[in-house]
Amino acid sequence: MSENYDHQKVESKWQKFWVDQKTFKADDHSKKPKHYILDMYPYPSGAGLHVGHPLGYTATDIISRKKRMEGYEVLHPMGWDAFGLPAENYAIKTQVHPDKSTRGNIETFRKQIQSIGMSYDWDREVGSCFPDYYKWTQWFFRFLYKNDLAYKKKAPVNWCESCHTVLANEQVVDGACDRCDTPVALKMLNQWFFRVKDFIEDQPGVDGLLSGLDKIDWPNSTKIGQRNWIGRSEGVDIINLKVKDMDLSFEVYDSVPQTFMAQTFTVIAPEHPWVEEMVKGTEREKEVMDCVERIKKNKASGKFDIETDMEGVFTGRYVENYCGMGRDLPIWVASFVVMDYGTGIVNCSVHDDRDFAFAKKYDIPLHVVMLPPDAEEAEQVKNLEHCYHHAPEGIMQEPVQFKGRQWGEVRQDIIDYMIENDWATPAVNYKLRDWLISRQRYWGSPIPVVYDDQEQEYIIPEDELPVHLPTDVDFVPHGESPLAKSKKYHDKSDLKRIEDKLKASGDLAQDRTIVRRESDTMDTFVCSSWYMWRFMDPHNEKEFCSKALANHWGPIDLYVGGAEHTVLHLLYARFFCKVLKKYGYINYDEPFTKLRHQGMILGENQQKMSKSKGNVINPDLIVEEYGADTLRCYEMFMGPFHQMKPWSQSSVGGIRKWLDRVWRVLQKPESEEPLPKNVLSTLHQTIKMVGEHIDEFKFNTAVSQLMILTNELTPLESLPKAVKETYILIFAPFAPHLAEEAWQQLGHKDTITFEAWPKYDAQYLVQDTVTYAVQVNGKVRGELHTSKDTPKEEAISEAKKVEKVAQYLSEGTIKKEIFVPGKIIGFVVS
RNA sequence: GCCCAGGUGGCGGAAUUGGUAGACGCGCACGACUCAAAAUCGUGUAUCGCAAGAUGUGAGGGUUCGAUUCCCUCCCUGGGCACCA
Repeated sequence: MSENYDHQKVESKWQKFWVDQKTFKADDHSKKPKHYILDMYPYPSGAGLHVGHPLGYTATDIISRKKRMEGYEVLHPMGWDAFGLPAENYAIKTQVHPDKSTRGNIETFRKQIQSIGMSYDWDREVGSCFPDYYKWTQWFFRFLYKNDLAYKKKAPVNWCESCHTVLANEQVVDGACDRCDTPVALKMLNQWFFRVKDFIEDQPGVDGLLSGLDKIDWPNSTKIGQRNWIGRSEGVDIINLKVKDMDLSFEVYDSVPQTFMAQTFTVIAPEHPWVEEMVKGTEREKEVMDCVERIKKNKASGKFDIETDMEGVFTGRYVENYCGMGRDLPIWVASFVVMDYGTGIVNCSVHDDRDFAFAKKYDIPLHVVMLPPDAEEAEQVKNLEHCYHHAPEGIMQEPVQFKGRQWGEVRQDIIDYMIENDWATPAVNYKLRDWLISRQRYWGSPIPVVYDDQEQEYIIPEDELPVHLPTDVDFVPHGESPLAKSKKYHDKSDLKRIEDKLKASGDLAQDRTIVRRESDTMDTFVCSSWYMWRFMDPHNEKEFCSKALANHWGPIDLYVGGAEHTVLHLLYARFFCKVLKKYGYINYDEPFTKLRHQGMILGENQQKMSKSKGNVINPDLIVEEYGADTLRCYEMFMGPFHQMKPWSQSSVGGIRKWLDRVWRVLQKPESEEPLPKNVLSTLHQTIKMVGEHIDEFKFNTAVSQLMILTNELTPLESLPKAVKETYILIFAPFAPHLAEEAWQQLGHKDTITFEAWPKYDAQYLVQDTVTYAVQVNGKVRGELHTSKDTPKEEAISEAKKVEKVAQYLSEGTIKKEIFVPGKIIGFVVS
């Protein structure tokens, strides 16, 4: 039958048309208002596209297509997050070079994405593993280095003794190597860091990573996730502390200063350099250092557990006359102290669970300064039977001038009191650490740094970029970065040329020699922190992106991707944006104005899709059997966009049946006969709702509204052409192939892409008659059909006559009448 | 432990200034068409009950004429963080 919809023929026809015509090319010089819609660029894995990718891509595609119809110049690009561990691990296993496997994977991904009819501007495709891209990743490193935002420092890395390799955090599973299960050790190496912490708080002209969150349209949970990750904490530094009989003075951070009088001992991190200094030559030296070693080893094992492995040792030293109270506090080494938070030294009290447990274990004296209001419980606390933790209703006992007040309200007054006495100053601390970007790995962007014969580092000149990733590299791990052994990478004449340039610029002393390059590569998150700017100006050979285009297209109006990037990628990209704003490259300090996450798609058995579980759905097969439009509409219809939801193959078939029905409806003969009133009303209702639901990311209900319209059009003998057109237009973002074909069938020559989005007419939305639910004492007892214009009094008196209602009303007297226009008439009877 | 998100038919889900719970789809059942099947079209489908009616949105309480929706207590599921003083 000619009526049948041949999805393979139609879809390949239009996909070719769009690519040939460059339909979705974004014009840098358009007069239309711009709209930049971005998907998180995918890692082109060997497994190919999985069914989760099209979920996010279809959503942004629908919005992109609607925005074009609404008259926007839409920038909607796609590229590849192409550096990373899987390609390298694959190379170790198979000896296939990552460059080769990655290029192949990219081909596959592009073909697959095109087969779903995504409206990307393919002229802007970028890949982070290509030299014309990573040249600018290196440029960013240089830029940060020049502005003192990149620095080198000794830091621990995850080390697998059995594989002789450094592991990325993602490769450490439950404290062990994910390949051989060997417990991961911590090894100290010189590593590069970016100063992310510098941008936590506001700077002149740049909102910080914290306050910037207030002005962007992001899911609240993501904002909260970032705030928690940054972990801002306000409190005091207790100052002027001195180690008795030593020339060491220090301060400790305290975020709960209310109970400072309770503090009876001090703990220091095992890694703290003072530990050795404090015990050197004393009788406790051996015991303390043995304990320190034990703790370090324990921590490095990756199996450290706070409950069972809490350990410590007395150093023999004291804090002298703590806060002028005449008390010396014993200083202990304790396993639970975090070295790089605050000063790595902490005061402890009875009013903290962990401190209490430690003191109990080692029999350290405690001092209670706050009691629960309940007398019996207070007695237990006094007897140190359990820890009385910070509680708002706790009654303060000390300092005496605060006796009787509640812990919950006394905080600021105690802080003021401590400051007046010169015991403390206000202080802020963060959990966030600077970003460690060094990776002892091959498949990443080289770090553009060289070293001289004295191991002094030099950033290489800009005209030496890119530093090419060499191919003569042995992937089998031997315990150092793969690049270290590459001859090509450390080519003598290259190094000499750089040396000459550095000497010419005065950066390198004449008597030094450049001997090697930095052989670590950059974390792939560095590549993905700036790719959104490359899409704005992808072929620029002079800059990562021209200032004009960065300000024209940016910031990104809509960004869509998985919630697993809540902290890392999204925080780093914000950091890059803020740096660019600070140094005048762009005029905005938040890269993503609006952000949405897609939910994970589970297998039919409600479990995460995985090869081993055999529940993986291959999108290619869906496209082949049912068509790209079916895949798109099905994924949108599955459920709320952000929610996790299981696949259902029979529902996919249902969507295909619906599209067939739509096609048949569009084949109905044309007529000038106007639509029946109720169908006309549904048509306009649908225009309204589909538009609104797309804007609100409620794609599932948008699809169901389109289905409702289909259901009402199905029984009609014929349709006016204008109705068909409207129907196709609101349908087009969801099922663009079918829409283009039907549009052409109606005699249109051009793509539907730039046709105007239909407007609804409010006069058709309102039905002439309304149905009131009539309630008696809150229960529905009948219905009243009446004109929408029936006045309140008349409607109520009509309602009283409704059969069942009259019966219930007769059982008492009416106390109250409720009238909600168009919806409810209610009576309260008693 | 802390922080998020969620809990509605056989299944996915719908319903927001509190106003007829279960839209739409899947599945299932029956019917039409057919020699037959597929496809298509139509009807029905929360639970108990012959019916009238009653019950029902994780559990229990509260506010209200009326609660999936607001408040309190608790349970369960998924995700994130986890020694940050």
